[in-house]
Amino acid sequence: MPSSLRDVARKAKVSTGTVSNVLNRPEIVAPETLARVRKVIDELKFVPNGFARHLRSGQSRTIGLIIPDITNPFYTEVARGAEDAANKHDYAVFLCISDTDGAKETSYIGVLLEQRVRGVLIAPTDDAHKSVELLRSHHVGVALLDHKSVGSQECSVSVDHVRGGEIAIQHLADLGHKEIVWITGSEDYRQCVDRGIGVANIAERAGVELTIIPLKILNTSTGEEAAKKVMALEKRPTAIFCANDMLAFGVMRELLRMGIKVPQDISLIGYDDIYFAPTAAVPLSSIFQPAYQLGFTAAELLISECEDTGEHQHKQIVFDPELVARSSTAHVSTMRTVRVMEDISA
Amino acid sequence: MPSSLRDVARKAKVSTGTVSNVLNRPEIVAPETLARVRKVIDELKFVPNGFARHLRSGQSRTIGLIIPDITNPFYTEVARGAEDAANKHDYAVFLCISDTDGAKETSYIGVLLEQRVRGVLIAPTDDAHKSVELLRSHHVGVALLDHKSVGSQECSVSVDHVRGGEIAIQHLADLGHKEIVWITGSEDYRQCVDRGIGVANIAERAGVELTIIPLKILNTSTGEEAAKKVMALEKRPTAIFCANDMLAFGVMRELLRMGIKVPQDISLIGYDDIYFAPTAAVPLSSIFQPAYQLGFTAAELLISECEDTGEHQHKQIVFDPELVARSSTAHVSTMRTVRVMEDISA
DNA sequence: ATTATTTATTGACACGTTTCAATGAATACG
DNA sequence: CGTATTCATTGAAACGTGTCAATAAATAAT
Repeated sequence: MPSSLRDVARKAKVSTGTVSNVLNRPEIVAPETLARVRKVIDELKFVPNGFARHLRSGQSRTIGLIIPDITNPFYTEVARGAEDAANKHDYAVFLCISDTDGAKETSYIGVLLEQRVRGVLIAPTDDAHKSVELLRSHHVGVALLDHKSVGSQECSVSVDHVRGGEIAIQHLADLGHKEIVWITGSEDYRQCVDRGIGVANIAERAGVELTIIPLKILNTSTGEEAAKKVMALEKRPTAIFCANDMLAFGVMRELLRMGIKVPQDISLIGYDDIYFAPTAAVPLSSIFQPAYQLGFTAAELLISECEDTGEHQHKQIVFDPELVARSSTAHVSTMRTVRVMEDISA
Repeated sequence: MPSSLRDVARKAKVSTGTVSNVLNRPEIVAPETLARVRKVIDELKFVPNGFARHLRSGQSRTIGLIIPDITNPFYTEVARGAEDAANKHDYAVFLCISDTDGAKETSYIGVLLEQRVRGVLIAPTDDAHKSVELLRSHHVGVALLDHKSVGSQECSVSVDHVRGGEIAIQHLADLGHKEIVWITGSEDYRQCVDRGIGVANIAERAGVELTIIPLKILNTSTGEEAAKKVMALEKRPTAIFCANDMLAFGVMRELLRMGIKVPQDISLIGYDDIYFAPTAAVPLSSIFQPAYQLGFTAAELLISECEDTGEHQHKQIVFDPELVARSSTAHVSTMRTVRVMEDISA
């Protein structure tokens, strides 16, 4: 139904080659011809067909963005950064939400391969290696999001998760906490495992007694469940570190519901420093990650890889996490010694 | 570089037509041939080229999603719903963030037209009519998000904004508030204008004295600015109604910073009932809109329009908003009569 | 055994572009 | 004036698929 380049050529009484030149190399077309063809293009509301164009050139101007959960503001920021960078370079972005599901991730990769995306920006859920391998074997550009590449076979932009884990526990240790619960993701989550290493490092050095609660999925609902588990422990901890802020929000919500005060009864620190952390019921201490930068930089690297015809140097960029201390963490000396379960009404 | 259907045909010693049949109508291919071709497809890691496929058929399996701001959890939910529905029907989604910028919106539409998307899901920023017209003139399916279509020339899924405005003010009026500030978007925002109509309806009927503060952009930053304006008014209102929750979050943050207590000094109600509303410093009263449903339903309608060869009935679906009363709104009788500006330290 | 019917496969063409060697027209040079 | 040289334009081929009329082979009906 839409008019084609041939229609334009016919009406402007030129060849298709000339119309193509008007679109792609206007400087080599004679001024009068240029004007005439452009007029016809407007009249016919001609928009070149991207399929045909890229079919011929063998290259598209699209990239895929695979993230586990758009509902988490951390990934929202990442997506925004990636989209901005792509837009800047005239790339269109396919949004793929993997739902932390390996199978869905693989299925999305299939879709993206069919669409012949130039590259894929991926925050892998479980087995990063498999997805990257799959994409690589099809000669599609890859950049890892929030996941450091091991073999330097691809670009990656991440945050030093080990360091982040260390910072968080160090902060709690500095506040005098010796019994800490670490609520984290399963072993498949590279990020969580890394943070766990940092956690263990400092915990050992500072003589902290650590209890680990692993979860399959990290969101507010699972956070609420985890909070119940924490309160059911024999020995109640004085602080909780959550692998992300969504989790921490869930934990906080459930604790408050149970009448446990933060930080008077228990200190709580999250991870990501999402947009809503400062506005929480109790302003949430957290570990800041530059989410927007992460997405933006990764997209820039990916596009540079895609466009660079020569040798592209795979870069591994690692940002530093930062502690953002707010009201949800406090020194043990300020804790209530008598635990009043009756003041739920408050 | 990737292998083509022709490569497969050659290696499997069949014609290209047969390979095509294996892909699209396997039931008409002889079992042995089917197996042989499929084996070769696996060996060659053949993935059909979407461009060529759709160039031939003249139809893609992609849709565009244009939203003003992915950072706002309301739109995040909408996006998630839309993506789920698209995924269910094997459609890929182009993510376009218009940044509440009409020019950017138009530019994105150009990109989508080039990509020959089958349809576009759009939450228009200013002039819905222009964008819809542009898309319609190119015979692309359109469904309006959170925006009721006037001429029933297209599908739309929205929420009754007039009703939402009414509900909010009615709630405040029921709590005895007579001096209310309504912080809203500019006249370009259809949604805000509609809510404003509802606001005015009830305000007049209930004898409420209304002050309107219009803003260009609605987010937490502009909310903070607005809060300052409110406090600079000659007569301090007893309640504030914000056109969305992000705005309300900003207002709340600034009020608390200034030592104004919510709801003891001033009641506050938002709109959208985003995920974080209940977890806010003061759990935020809000008007719930079914964001996920909005996105999901709109995508379903759009795809049905795209696939239906015959007569497609354009539907205008209107959801009902719901009041969610939390702690940020309270009866005037519970307000502090003495306004203590000194207790900022608290 | 011949004809009709079903089943499986073929191969050329079309989709809408870009590219590029070839052509023709116009201008510059000796 | 004849020959290079530049400038604009042409038209056909190619990109990788889907479609469809045509063909070949196998089976059923007479």
